[in-house]
Amino acid sequence: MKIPPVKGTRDFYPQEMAVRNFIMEGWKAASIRNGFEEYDGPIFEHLKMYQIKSGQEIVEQLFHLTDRGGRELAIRPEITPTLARMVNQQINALPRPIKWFSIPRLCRAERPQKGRLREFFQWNVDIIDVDDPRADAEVIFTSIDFLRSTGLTTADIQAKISSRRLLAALLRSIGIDENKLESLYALLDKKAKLPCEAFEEMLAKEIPVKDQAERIRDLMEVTTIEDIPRIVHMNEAATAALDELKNVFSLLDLMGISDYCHFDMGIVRGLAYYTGMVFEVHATSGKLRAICGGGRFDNLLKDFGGPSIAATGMGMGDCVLEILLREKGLLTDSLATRMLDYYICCLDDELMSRAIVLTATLRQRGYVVDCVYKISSLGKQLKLASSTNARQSIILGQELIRDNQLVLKDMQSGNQRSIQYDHFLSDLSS
RNA sequence: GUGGAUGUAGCUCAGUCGGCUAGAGCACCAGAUUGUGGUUCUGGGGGUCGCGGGUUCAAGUCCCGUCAUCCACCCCA
Repeated sequence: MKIPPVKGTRDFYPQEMAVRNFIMEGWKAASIRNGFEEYDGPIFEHLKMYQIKSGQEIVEQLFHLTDRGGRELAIRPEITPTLARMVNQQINALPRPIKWFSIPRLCRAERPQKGRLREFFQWNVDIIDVDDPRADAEVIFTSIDFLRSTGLTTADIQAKISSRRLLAALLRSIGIDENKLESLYALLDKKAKLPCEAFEEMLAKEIPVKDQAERIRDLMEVTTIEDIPRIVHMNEAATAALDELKNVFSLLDLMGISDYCHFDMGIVRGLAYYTGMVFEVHATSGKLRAICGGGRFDNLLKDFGGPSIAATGMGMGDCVLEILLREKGLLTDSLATRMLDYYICCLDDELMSRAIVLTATLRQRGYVVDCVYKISSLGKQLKLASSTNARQSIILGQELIRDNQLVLKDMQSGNQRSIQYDHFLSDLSS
């Protein structure tokens, strides 16, 4: 009986694994360059943990299970709650500020489609206990730093940045009631995807006061930070939030990535928990969903039963990123799945044990080595050597029996020479 | 949850009006080449035509059902 793979999952054959490693090694290197430490947690947690800040609908998109002790568990759909739990548990012992990154494997029981699967990897970086735009700018910088390292340019991607704190202050200044903010965020977040008329209609339903709705619409049309005060009266809170956001942009300029960064009033993020800067990185062309997103969420630790400590961070999934890299031709067609230092060819049955000894010796010295399993024609063995991307082949044949010599063949140039077995080994260690 | 498209070899696909033993390219294996790789040439293995039913002398092809996948919508931590 043939069992199919589970919907929304991927099999990583060596070729796909090479791509995955390419991405993850890039994530890891960018994290480390920017001063982050790696952490990880369990792949499942108590179901409750995901119900704290999410509604019933999100819980339905969890893979959940009941263990044999009757505990309700869920496979992690994100790692931020785990991060909050881990940090809260040791909050008094951990040196601060905390700059942590992780590359968790996550599962969500959603309907799969382009750029979205049920199992995926998501790079997360978070900075905790830095209540300063420096941390926000650094999170954005780290994302761009990685994307830039893959070869993506300002022509391919751009970071769209806004501030939830600013938006909240502006909406209050317009006169919007506090308890309307959340549903309004959801609508404003969708604006870019909706046709103009549909947005107007939904806005009118949400905000019946004509003057208010009009000013919100005008506000969402602004393309530069400087235009904002012309549309909305700047109270104290709005001015402070605006200065803070301007500060983020000047920091990004100092960091040398202002070409990648743009203010965009339409970046709201659906989630309720953002409290300050919010951003998304999008491909400039095509209709891909966001490559990454994040922002400041200063209530995170408090929501999970800890102290009130500032936090800012971002997440980047592997699915959309891979599609984009492929579209831009930035994934080498065949990333090598193996890269041997030596491939050992053996031409005589009586030499096979010496081939095994040589293989083991070289491996012990730290070389990447493989050895043929079956005696066959040299041509066939060299073909195998080529397919393993061996830099050099070592041929064990008559020379070894006669003169204790092996043949060393450089696979790139094709040049080869004979060398005394013992000299070969002693040359290696020098 | 809603709508659309597609299911033929490991992969990408062709298969005419329903008609002979179901094909190509790539990949894989072998030989040309018993001690010299990447190229080339030759050959080979590999199929429940998604599954079930129906129409017919005859179904990969037509009809009904079903399952799966992909795409879009909803949602998006």
